Amino acid sequence: MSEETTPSTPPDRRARLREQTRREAKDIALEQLARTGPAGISVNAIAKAMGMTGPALYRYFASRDELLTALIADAYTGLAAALTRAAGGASGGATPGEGAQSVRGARLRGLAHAWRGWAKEHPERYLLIYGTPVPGYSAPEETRTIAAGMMRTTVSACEGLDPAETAEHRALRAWTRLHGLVGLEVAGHFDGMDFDVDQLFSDEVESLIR
Amino acid sequence: MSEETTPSTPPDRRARLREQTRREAKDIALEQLARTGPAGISVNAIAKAMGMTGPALYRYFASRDELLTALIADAYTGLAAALTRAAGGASGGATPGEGAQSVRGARLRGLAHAWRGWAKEHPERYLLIYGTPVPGYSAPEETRTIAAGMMRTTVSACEGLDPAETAEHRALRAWTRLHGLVGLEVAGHFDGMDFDVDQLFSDEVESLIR
DNA sequence: TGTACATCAGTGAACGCGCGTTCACTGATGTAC
DNA sequence: TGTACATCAGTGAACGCGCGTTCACTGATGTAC
Repeated sequence: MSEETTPSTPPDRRARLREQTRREAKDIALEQLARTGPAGISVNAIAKAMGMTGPALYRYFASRDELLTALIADAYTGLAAALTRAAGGASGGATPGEGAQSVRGARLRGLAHAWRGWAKEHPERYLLIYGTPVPGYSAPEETRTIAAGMMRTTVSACEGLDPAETAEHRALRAWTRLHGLVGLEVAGHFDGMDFDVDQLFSDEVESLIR
Repeated sequence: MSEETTPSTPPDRRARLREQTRREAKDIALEQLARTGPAGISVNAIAKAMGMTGPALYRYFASRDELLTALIADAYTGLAAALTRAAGGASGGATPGEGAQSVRGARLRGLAHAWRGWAKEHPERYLLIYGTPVPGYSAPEETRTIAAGMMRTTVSACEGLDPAETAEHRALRAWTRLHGLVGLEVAGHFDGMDFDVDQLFSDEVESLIR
């Protein structure tokens, strides 16, 4: 309803509207994704949901594939941002005034909970990254770069935890353990099972710190 | 080329042929799955690959959905069988004549390596179970039963490992840790990364025994 | 062993559908003078 | 401020395609007497 950004600068108004439309299309695609799976994403259906005709979307995405690629790249960006936010701040802020003991592993702990939090907030995005790979789809360079960045963030959050193990090695274990639990949870494999997922997750996180 | 089973008993010959054709259809479906993902599985394409027309397959499966269900059920059965085989035999057989120390955790170790082995042998089947859930697909009772059985096998393989932790709890951790590594590996997330996956896996397995 | 009938496997034509994508076109929005 | 032109957003018709599924039918295989 309201114009958030300065409406007085006309030069890039069109560009801004374009970006808005792209965003809207991707958001609707994500809803579709959640409802019908990756293969159910349809250019025509997205356009229809936006109140336009199918071909119109080709002003914004060269093809269905490009749309999918954008979706995947966005997912990576989103998760990476969540991790950076969590791992960056946790060493200093959050719960101050506690002893040095509680600070130990705080960054990894923060990263871990951010990981799970993001995944539960955006299950379809998480599965877009870590679920069944899309057909003949090889990750574009961009996502590889972001994935490498996430790994660095994790490694850095693991530094100084255990002199007997390299941070790299521990980060790998963190990655696999986090995904193990979160991947199963997000895919619904815990549904109907009678145990405390939060507790199990916390235990696993602590197992990585101790 | 050769008839394996007794060709002299005519009563269930048709039934046997039927089962053979179903098998062949499912095998081809699995190839399709590997090549194009779950959504790419097409009744017509399968029939064509078998040298028959599309409608013919409806003699063997009531619908595409039933075919998919059969595929999923088979995958569960296959993994469950591999686990049972491994966890059942490992406590007594395999490498005899070694000390009691090496026997400790042998069943869980066997189960773990069987898990990964099966997954790497049948990546598309593994992802059918543990990858992105198919659209509006809720697991039929049969698969829930098999899944519960796998859990029991795992729990039993965890018994007596640590008096301070219930076997159920340890089995859950085993499940999530195994899947974490195997799921990422099978989906190709380790491709191009420079580390020893076998080593990491062994480390994780030992972390569950120790 | 031969005949009559029932069951089953597979074909080919046809259905309606939604898909991705192209193309020529209309109207609105922005730019230059 | 007004006019002339270029750019862009969106439409509607059309394309070829492969899909799941049905239906009436043919021919082969098995069963009963």
